[in-house]
Amino acid sequence: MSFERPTSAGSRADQSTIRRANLGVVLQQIAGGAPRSRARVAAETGLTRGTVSSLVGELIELELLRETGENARSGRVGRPAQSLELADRVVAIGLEVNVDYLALCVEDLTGAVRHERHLKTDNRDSEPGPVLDRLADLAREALDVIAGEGLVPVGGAVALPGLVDQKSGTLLRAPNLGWDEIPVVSELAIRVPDLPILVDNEANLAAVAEHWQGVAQDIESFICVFGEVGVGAGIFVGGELYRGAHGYGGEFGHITVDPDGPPCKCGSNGCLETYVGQDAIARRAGITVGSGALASSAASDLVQRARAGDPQTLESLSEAGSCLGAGLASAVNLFDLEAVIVGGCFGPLAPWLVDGVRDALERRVLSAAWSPCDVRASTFGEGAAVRGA
Amino acid sequence: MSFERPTSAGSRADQSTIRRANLGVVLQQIAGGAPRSRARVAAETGLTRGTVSSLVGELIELELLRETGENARSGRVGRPAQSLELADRVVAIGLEVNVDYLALCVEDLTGAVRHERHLKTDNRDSEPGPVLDRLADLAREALDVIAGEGLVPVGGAVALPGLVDQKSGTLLRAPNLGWDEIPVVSELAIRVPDLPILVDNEANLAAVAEHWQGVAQDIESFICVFGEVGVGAGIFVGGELYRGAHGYGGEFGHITVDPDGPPCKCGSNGCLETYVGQDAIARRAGITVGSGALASSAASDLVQRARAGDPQTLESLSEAGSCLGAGLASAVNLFDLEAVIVGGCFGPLAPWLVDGVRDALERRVLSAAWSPCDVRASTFGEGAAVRGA
DNA sequence: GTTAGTTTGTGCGACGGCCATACAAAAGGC
DNA sequence: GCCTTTTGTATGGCCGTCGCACAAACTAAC
Repeated sequence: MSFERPTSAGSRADQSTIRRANLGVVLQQIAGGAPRSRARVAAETGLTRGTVSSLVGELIELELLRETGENARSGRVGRPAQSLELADRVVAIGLEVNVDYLALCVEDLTGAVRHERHLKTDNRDSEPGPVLDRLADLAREALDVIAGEGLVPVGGAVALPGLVDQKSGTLLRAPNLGWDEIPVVSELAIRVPDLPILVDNEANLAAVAEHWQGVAQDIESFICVFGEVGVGAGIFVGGELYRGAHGYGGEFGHITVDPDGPPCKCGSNGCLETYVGQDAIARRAGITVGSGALASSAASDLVQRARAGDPQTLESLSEAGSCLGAGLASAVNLFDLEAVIVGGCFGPLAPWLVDGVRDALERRVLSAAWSPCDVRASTFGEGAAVRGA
Repeated sequence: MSFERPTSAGSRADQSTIRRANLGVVLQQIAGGAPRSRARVAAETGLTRGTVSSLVGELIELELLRETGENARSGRVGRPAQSLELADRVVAIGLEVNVDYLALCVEDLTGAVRHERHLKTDNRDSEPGPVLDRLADLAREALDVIAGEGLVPVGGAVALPGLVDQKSGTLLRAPNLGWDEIPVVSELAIRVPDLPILVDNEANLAAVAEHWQGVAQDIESFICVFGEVGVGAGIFVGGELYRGAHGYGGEFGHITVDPDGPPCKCGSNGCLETYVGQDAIARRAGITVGSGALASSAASDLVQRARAGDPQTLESLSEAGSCLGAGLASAVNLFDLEAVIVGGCFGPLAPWLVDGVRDALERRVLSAAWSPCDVRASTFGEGAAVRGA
């Protein structure tokens, strides 16, 4: 006799639900590759040409779409089609706070980067306040640039290296930053009042970026591992980001690899992160990781040594690859995914990791029908994909 | 920005989409516990009373709902409400093929069992044909019973212990049966032409049963581990069964626990199944598992010895519990689930497994907001939940 | 007994959305 | 110049929900 939440499982459907859904379908259809005409969109979606026309009209009104003006005929005869493409006036701001840098980029709907900043600062033991001040400065500067070019900002998203609660907009826990319970959204709202802001896990946003304009455009279900000092993962299922019951899904770095393994910062032991985290790889390769040193130097050090053929480094990377592969195989067994994508600091190290990952996947994934796994670095450090709704 | 996406990409929305969705919402609302009135459903779903009335009318027409006739007033004053409950004329047939038995049960929408059969046969090395013959006999007998009671059968579902392809209706691989590529649906369609049939993994259906009428009625996201000789899992996310890209999701038994562990029948090594499978537990407890012996005896042996306090058995179960817990913790880290349910042959063994599982979950799951895990045996060996749409 | 008040369930018009059809527009082919 | 083909738009019809009003049924109070 317990009361259930009114909008728990299936929220009711409305006509506006249809409209939003179909607007999204049309937008996604046009976003997926080359410019299309209304008629082609209609044929591909199954909607009527009339309906598509109405939808497209609304999207043009909202400045999310535009006609190219060029009339390219698809067939041999007949009236030429008016090609549609994503408008480039609406832009979104992507922000990132990481251990050793802040980053910002402004993208329009086509994915073109209109503005970009990268600021190296060691945030490892900084107070959150000054860091967010600097981030807000970047955002305000970006807004000025946007206004100067006559663009329309619709919002921003902040990528954070830790456990994020989207609803309250707080960073719950970021062990590598030493931050706990930081209300990032409200803090930034004070500093930059004009900009609606979302927060999310960096790995989740990296996965979104890969799906939007990276190597995962053609697949609907994949896991994108994002390695920095910690290891996270964003998981796409059926073309959507998987979040889980509370939004904490994809905590890949803390799955158990060895129940008797070494202790992890999270309080457990034998976590994957203690084997394939940046620091762990470096340590095994014989690089001493100073607590004050910038972490990125460890990654570039590793790349240099691997290129030079240092045996200890190669050994460490090979081990990390097979270990990472074992963890990924577990994830693929559970999620039944099409592909695995390796990003973050694993990107530059990919050449030495991929083989181990592939081997492990082939051996350990049960389902026989196996699709190959692509590997590439995330095209940007962070990606904030904005979708009209 | 990241507003809800009502339908997955590519499928356009129609008015009938609304109708179906809302019919489902109403049905699910009424199915979730005690009988409700139209007005209460309206209040809980957010729909108008008029709309709910229309929807309920259609559902009654389809004989999926009925009025109790009893008018129970919810408030103190006012016109008493006409309670609605699920109709009991529409029934579904659940079937199960397992290593050492066949089973069948007929349930109506309320979950009441109207007919049940359990047939002990060793199918371990049998040819599929005769086994399916026997299963078909059970089904025909059940159809006769159903017809005799004036019920309406809408379909059947077969639970299979292996990798299942739902689209083609084939059992791709069942290592413990020694079956490969068995087109179960078409084979049964030949034997029982009148009954539309679905197939699914036994663990998936067990999870459905737990959500429908077991210990998982009040939670939307959980993993239900189903241990027999092999170990599988059905995963619910947001009130729906998680299937994955190809429908092979939840292969819990073959996630990697120790990259250097013992070989597994699947061709890999260090799989969870080699640690917490029924045979593995029995072997560690010092019970010799004959290949010809019925597997269920191993489970009951274990229970007896554990009750008697046999130290080697208790040791083995304790180890299995923590190992199972480590695997479950990985799954929960990835999926962000609310609870863990232990079923199958783990059900009777639960008293000795739970502590290890709980400890492991508490230590290894990262997200701080942790909800407790219930443990109980699956109420039936299999569950075929059918939903009107 | 009568009346007011409350809750439930249903009927009617309105609005919004998609579909089917028809129609104008813009080319190429003969 | 006319026909064919393809594109994009406009109009009526159908469907589904919403808002409102209204009858029904029962309690409480005078």
